[in-house]
Amino acid sequence: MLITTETTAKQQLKISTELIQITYGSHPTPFGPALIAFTAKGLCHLDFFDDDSIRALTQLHKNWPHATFYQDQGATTTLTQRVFAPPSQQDSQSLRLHLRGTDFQLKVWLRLLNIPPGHLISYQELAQLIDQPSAARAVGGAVGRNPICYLIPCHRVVRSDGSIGGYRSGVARKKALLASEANHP
DNA sequence: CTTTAGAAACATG
DNA sequence: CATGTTTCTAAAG
Repeated sequence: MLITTETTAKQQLKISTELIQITYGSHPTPFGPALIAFTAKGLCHLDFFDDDSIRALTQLHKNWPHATFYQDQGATTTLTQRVFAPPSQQDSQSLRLHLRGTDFQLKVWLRLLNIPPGHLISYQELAQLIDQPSAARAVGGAVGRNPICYLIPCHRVVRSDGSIGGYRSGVARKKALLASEANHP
């Protein structure tokens, strides 16, 4: 998986995105409807929603404040199928991701990509993995802003005490995701 | 319009 | 209640 990252740390923030074009669409997935979007450099957004796709779309605009947006259902259909293809026919090798966030967020998200299916980790353990053992809560914040649900497996992060913890688009969906990978790990 | 300071908000422990 | 980071708001340059 090829990953392009972009930091929002400095003033480059605006300059770097003002010419970016984003194509998006919403599609049904095994875990409910999702908004999916990509730039020229790769998949940049994947978010489940229930009823109001507006909220999801608003979030997309927030993450890429100076981009221009085009809705194109046809263009995102294939991408969605690829992402949610059964493990047997995964070609995620060639999948490209385009991530944008603060340095801290990028660290958290990238580390999360290495957590294998079926494996659970606590917010604290994740904090330790990025060498900031006392930043468990900050990690919670970063995980909660994961721009690419499912692919960046934020659903595998749970509380230290064993309880499920939160999920931005519904704890029920978090459980469904975990149950699904418990079946075919 | 841009910068700054401070408070409030968080998918925690 | 402390933690680290981010976002929001208001005020000022």
